[in-house]
Amino acid sequence: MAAYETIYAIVRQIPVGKVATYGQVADLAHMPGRARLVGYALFRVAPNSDIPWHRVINAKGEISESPERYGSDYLQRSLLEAEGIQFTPHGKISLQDYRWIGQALLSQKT
DNA sequence: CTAATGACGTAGA
DNA sequence: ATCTACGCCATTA
Repeated sequence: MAAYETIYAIVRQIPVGKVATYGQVADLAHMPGRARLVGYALFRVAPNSDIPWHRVINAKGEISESPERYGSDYLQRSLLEAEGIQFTPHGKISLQDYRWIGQALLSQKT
């Protein structure tokens, strides 16, 4: 039980071929500014879960890396490419093209 | 109860 | 464009 459940719910709503930033998920999860909690939540969820954690990236449009992930960042990139997401030569993702627009944000969108 | 942790975000230089 | 520093606060031991 935890606010993390909300985060998981948001991540599960990310459609294939799209990506969301931690801040994006945090905002949709009613936790603006708690991007760290989102990232930490995904760390706990682990790739064994049915949650598309690989569709969540940082605000820079890149995949976060951490020595504790044992190279799971490589796996994440592989999964994203499998969904048709392109990576720039710099190893980044075109956020403005693949950024998932949450339904709550659709109303806010100009 | 306290202490430590953490896949981030933003601002300033 | 890159780098540093601080804040954010739920979860776990």
